[in-house]
Amino acid sequence: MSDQRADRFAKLEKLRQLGIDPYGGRFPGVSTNQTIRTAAETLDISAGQILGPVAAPGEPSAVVDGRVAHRAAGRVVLHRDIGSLIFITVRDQTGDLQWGVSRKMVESALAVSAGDAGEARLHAGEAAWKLAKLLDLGDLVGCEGRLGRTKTGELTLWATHLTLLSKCLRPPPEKFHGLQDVEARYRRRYVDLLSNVESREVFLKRAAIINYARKVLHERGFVEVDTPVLQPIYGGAAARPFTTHHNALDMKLYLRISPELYLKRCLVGGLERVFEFARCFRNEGISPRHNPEFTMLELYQAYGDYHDMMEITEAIIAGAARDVIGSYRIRFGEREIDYTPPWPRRRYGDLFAEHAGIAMADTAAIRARARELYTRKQISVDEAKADDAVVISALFEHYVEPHLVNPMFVVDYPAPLCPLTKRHPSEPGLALRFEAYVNGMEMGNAYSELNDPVVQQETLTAQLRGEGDETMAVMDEDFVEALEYAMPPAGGLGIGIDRLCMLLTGSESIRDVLLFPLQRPR
RNA sequence: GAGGGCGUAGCUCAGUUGGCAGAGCAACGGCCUUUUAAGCCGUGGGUCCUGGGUUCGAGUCCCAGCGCCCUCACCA
Repeated sequence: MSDQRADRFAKLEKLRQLGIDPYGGRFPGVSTNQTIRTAAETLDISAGQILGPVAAPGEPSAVVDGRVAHRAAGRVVLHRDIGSLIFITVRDQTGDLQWGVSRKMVESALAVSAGDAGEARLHAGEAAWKLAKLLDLGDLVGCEGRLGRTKTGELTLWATHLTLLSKCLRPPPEKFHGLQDVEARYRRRYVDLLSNVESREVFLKRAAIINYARKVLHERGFVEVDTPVLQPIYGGAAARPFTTHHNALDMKLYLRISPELYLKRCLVGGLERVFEFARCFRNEGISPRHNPEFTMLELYQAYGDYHDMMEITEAIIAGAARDVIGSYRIRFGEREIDYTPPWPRRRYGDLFAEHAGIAMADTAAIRARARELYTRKQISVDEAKADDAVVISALFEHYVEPHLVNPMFVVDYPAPLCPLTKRHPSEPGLALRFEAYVNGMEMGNAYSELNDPVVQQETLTAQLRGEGDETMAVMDEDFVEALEYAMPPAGGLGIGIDRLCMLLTGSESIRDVLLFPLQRPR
């Protein structure tokens, strides 16, 4: 055991001998630091002043009718002991607040009668003073006190009563730099969260972004559903799945790679506007933009098409930028990205011609260029082994994607890339699909959904033939049968929530927006 | 899977040409009633990621392994 940990265990005993329970209990009536700060703004507290009189201990705190006693709680992040006066900076979820503990003040405070069983006991007098002296960085503490300001004007809660809510037995990271080691931040996220305010902010923003998207969808009449994560047949994307096994049924199961085929069954059943925040799993490489499990928002709107999906995409992403982050313009790395809607719509073929310098119909020239790039190892697709659409897609990634920095809808994809999409009515080689690109990254993917069961059967069969190895999906006969009961024409959309959170929080790695990213065991 | 980088005190980091393992914060003891990463005096704290090797001598050089990060590959 480290010396510091041993010291803290020794303090546990010392506290118990003083009659202080190191693990507290219920502590009702706590105001957040944010609430206290806001309340203080409406009070005219001058430097050096401490407000009074003290409210009856145990009453819920709030500034009402001039009453100024507050209960606060949080983690000790700074502890400055000046002899008979101690300043403690206490952090809660909403921010930091300075507490002041004056020996004279706590020792003259009246003792509090014990509350309910299970309620943390507020200490006054000598016990409170000794507790304040013994506090360690990282301890969770509660207090009741009076608002004031120090000589330098710092808002301070002057404690009359103190309680220890939970003793911290390990030293927290350095108070100024926090936890910097990337591996430690991922493996022990709790330490990262408690010491790095910026990290906590990222996850609070993530929650706000998801709430915002949910609100947009509820306003449009969408219903949130939950579909299976464990699937006997996987589909809806081209990716390698994780496999597992159900013992009682003695059955092989897959963790879903996409919720798509189940959400479409919902459409058939008359759930006309559905969405799901779907945790998906893909057994593939890990990178700053790929995690084995990730969250996809997927939604379907009956009687709509991909144009409706563009409007929703803008509403969610640009709206979250504006309402959660506070601006349509957000820095990401060296760049500033402008989310102001409406975003430009550009045809896939036009972008291809513009950046690759070849018409999409000029198959010979495309193959020649692909061969050249493959030889120079600039693309990974061997044109000799790939069909036209795959080669075009590889060139598109190489030439076009890096230019798509500000949000853009790329529309009308080559049909062979989109087996679940309706064909363009006047150009059968194209599909009614868009992808939303931001910062060269694919952020959203939407279709006018294919609802012709016969065509669907054909395209899925073709896809089965096309792929050889384990990425090959098994034909989902039940899905095609569902389409035969008539699925409404619909727009469908998928948005990568983790990537959206990366962009809006300025996080350059997906692991920085995942609380507990996968790590090999140590 | 390939290449590159990193791994030193609880944390943040130095460590020169291979020559006694360092600082700040944190901890411990002492002083201090208005601090702001408080300050001052004093003290303790190391599997230098692991295992081999070279050398009189390895944190440092070599080999192997483990973990993390980045690039590439993979990847709707």
